[in-house]
Amino acid sequence: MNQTVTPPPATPQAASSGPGASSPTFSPLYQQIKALMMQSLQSGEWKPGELIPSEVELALRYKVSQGTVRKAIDELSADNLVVRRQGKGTFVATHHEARAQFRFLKLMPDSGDAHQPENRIVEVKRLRGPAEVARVLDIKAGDSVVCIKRVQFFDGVPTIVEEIWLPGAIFKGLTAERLAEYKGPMYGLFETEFATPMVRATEKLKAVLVDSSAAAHLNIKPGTPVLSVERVAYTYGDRPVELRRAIYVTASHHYHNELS
Amino acid sequence: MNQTVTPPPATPQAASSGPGASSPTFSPLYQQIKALMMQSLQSGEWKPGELIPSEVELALRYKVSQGTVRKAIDELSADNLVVRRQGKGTFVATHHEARAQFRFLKLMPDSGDAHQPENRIVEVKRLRGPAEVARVLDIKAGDSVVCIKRVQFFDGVPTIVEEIWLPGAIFKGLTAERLAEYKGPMYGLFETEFATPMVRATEKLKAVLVDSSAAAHLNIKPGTPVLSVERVAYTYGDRPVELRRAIYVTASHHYHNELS
DNA sequence: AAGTGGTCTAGACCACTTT
DNA sequence: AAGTGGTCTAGACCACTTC
Repeated sequence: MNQTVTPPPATPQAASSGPGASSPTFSPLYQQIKALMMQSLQSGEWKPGELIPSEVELALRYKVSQGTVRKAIDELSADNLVVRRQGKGTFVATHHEARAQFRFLKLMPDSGDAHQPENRIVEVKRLRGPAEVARVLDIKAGDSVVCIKRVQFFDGVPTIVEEIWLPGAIFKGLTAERLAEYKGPMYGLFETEFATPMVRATEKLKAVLVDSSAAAHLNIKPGTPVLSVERVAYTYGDRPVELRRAIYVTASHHYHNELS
Repeated sequence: MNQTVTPPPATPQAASSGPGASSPTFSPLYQQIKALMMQSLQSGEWKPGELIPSEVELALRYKVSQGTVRKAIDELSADNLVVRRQGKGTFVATHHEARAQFRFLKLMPDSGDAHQPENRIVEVKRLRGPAEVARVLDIKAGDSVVCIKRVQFFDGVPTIVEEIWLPGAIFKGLTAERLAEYKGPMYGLFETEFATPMVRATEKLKAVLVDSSAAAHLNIKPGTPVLSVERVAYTYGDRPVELRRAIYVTASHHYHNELS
């Protein structure tokens, strides 16, 4: 007699009768709840920044105990998909706060605190995706992609050049003007305008010598050693939605990492 | 009427009577339990690899409910201090398994899987700590420190050179022979022979040009761009116990990082 | 005062491992 | 069968925020 929770306004099996679980396609109740809640996030029922229903409401909706809902939310919170605020409620995570910037940008000044970097969009173009980019973004080679080239300034000094590749199908109305006028982290724009929040990312770092093009943008001598950072970012459902190739100048900054 | 748990064989206040907590020096009960358990880890009462008492035993010992002990262990587990094994028990985390190697070593081959790297100890010396090293290790300048220089080989190719600085007071009997004869991750040796498990670490990465000394050890041309990795590792109580300055060759390897 | 998340308990049963 | 961690419930009270 397994417990299986079915979509929101439907009927779960043997919820209030007995605890535990077993048999076909077993998974703990709280995992099922978590999956349902992730659907609500993915479908846009609950949007970034919004308040989600309270724990008691959710317990009623899913016909489980509050403790089970709590455990589901605990995991969503650990995954950075939601944020709890005591006394207020649980909110869908966003990238709008200035501090959220540094969740994915790990470049820090060697001394002192990190100020908010400034951006300059160099160009935005739409083209048919090169095979390699398409492979990473999990789309067909030749499908439309958006390519953004920009420079980031730390305290007025050009420090990062990057090329950002996005699937054209998702980022339809994305233009240079739209990017230029938007204030705050780029990922903030992505989640509000294109309904695709970045949930996690992987990076590959190498030390290389700058090429002449990047050197010109960064105002450094060709042949300077720089950090090459290739990032792949994912949304809900672990779908890759961004490939970013960046060059970081590490003369007076460093890539900071916490291991645990 | 706050709940305060006192050391193991002592008497807590108002434990089985009422839940909740408040008033002077407030902290949740499970946090107090966690702190007590960390003392047991730190003091060596529970050594790496060993089985710790079961949840029910701990609940009796601390005079709290099993659920409260569980929550304390949940956090210790999340902090990688302890590992749960269903049906068997909870064990103190170790660095002995080969796979544990890559918790702190994030260098991966560009293609294919990571084999176990081989080490060659170049030299081990004891000296009076340079001011900068002493500052990082939180000891007095001039105090004894151990400096280990070694090269790591990936598939026979020299890929990492590093200088490892350790407080002499803790690593008393550490010799080149001891290091050379030890099999497995160096951190495994540290925790079994010197009772100092590495719990977390921070790293600062920069792209630099190899100096001639490192180039010779790595068998690459002077002036090649390489990754400079400076690591500070911490034991229980966030005490720094290692400063490691490494050079990674990233021609056919990369530093892999997961952001979330 | 009412609502929200956070803590704590007590008891039940399940899944896994060992004896 | 016995012991361990893992899940689930129901109910109580606490801490924080808002009305």
